[in-house]
Amino acid sequence: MPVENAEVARLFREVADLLELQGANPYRIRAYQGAARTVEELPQPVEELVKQQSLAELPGIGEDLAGKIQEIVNTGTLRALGELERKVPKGLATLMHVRGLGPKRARALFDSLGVHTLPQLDRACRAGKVRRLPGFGVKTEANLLHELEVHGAEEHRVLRPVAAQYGEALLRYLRSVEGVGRAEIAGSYRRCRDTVGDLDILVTCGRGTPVIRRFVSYPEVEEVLAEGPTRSSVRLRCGLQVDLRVLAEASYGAGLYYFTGSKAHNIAVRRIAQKKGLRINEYGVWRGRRRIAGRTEEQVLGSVGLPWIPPELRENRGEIEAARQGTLPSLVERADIRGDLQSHTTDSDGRDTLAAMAHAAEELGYEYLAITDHTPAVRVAGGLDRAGFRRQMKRIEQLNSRLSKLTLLKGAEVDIRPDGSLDLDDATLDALDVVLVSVHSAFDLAEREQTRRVLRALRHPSVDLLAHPTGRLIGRRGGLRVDLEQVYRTAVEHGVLLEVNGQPDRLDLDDVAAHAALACGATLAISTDAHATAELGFMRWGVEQARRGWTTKDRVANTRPLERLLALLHAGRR
DNA sequence: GCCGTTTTCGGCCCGACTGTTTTCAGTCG
Repeated sequence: MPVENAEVARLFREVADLLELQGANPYRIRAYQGAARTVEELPQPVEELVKQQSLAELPGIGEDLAGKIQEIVNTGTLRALGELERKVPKGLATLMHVRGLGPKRARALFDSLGVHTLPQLDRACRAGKVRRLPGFGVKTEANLLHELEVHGAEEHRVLRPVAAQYGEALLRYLRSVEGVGRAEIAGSYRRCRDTVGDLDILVTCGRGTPVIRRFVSYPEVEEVLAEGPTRSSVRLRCGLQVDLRVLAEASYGAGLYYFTGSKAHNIAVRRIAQKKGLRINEYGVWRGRRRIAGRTEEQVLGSVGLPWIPPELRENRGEIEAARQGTLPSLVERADIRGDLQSHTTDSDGRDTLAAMAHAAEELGYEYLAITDHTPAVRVAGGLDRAGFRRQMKRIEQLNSRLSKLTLLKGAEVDIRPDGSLDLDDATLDALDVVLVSVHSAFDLAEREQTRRVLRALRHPSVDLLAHPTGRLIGRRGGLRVDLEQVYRTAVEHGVLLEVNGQPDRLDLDDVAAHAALACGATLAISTDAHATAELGFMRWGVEQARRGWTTKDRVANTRPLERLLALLHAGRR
């Protein structure tokens, strides 16, 4: 049984939690947390690095952690973790993640009251025992009880468009407050992550502007978590936490940079600053007590000798090195996109008609839209058979003769059967302009079979594009067990495009995978998989995810004009 | 536990808010 990277990360995070509860060296704890993240974001299975003996080349992984990773891969467990678990009661780590508790207080609860589970904590609070502990009080006890009722210890992240809805509305509200200058959302939202845990909003305003008061009295606010002169946190009724920070104009760039993160990126850049005798905080870049930068992000990064780095890249995944060397990619933009290569109509499971989809695409200024309805095997989608596709092709031709700016491409999203064969006959495939293939069943095949299945489909001469390559659904289903590197290489070899699917719960390939695919030489297609006219707007999410994967315009097929796109598809079929 | 253009030892990013305290620890981001 192969050990997933996520499993290694999980075990390391457990070690970090337990070390924290023991009051261990904070930097040792951070080393485990950092290693967890590094392993989690590796584009290839960590097992491969174990075989190549190249683990210690990873940043933040030295001899010791490399050995522990090797142990996990070989045995599935980690002895050091077992030893820690004997010293710290299980469950205390869960307790530690309740808002308001940290390692110290969780530990105190256990040492004095024997509390090590959430129900025990609940009972102890209700019995008024917690308030008597040193460092606790009546208010802390009440807050804990409240936290347990509302949220427990689980972190919940929302999909990016959901965060966008609430965040953009709140921004409009804040901008309407008199005296407020700039207002922007920073944090992982600005970095365009696929999910958002909380929103960080920054504003500038004149002295005496009651922006914090107005913020906490926003109608959607359910609960005020903190309220100070420059900072406040609230929880909205939808459950989303929002932090507001008030900045002076002179430090706006520094604040924006600081609160955009990521944490790992910030730490790495501050380390560079430190070597230059500088200090970076949210108010600026400082040499001693003198502020040498802060008004703009360009100034802040410039002060440590770096060019501005797009927020999407700030994950400490090589962007700082690239910035130093002047090799940052020029990322693809929404405006570069000339058409959409996956869409559905009422002929299968779409909610809008062929004509409606065409007009909506024209409205967006597209040159082309591929109509790619499902094939029969996807029963829930009411897929078309060969006769159905023939009829649709005729209607597309008729529509094309009436459309002036847009060309509809005759396509299909062909189901890849479990044996790797395609769910549509070769003659029909040949007649189509663009053939997408994708997996909609048998998600649980073992890696060998799943890989064989997908590779067989990619080798079919008519296939142009692999749609939602991993099949993941954010928060609901992990990706297929498939050897992605082989998929990328085979796609390159056979001229098959790899999709970055813009559906907010797919975003598949994701950022890390897209980056890995590009490294293998792949060409991507960013498409929306729209099942209604409004979903053509999902292009925004797809482009963002591609940008997070370091994608440039020339590596995206649908930034090409129609003629060049068709040439590319045609070349791939040989 | 990691790491090296000050270092193989001694550093490791930084500040705000809360609630408990009478000057600060703990938590959070």
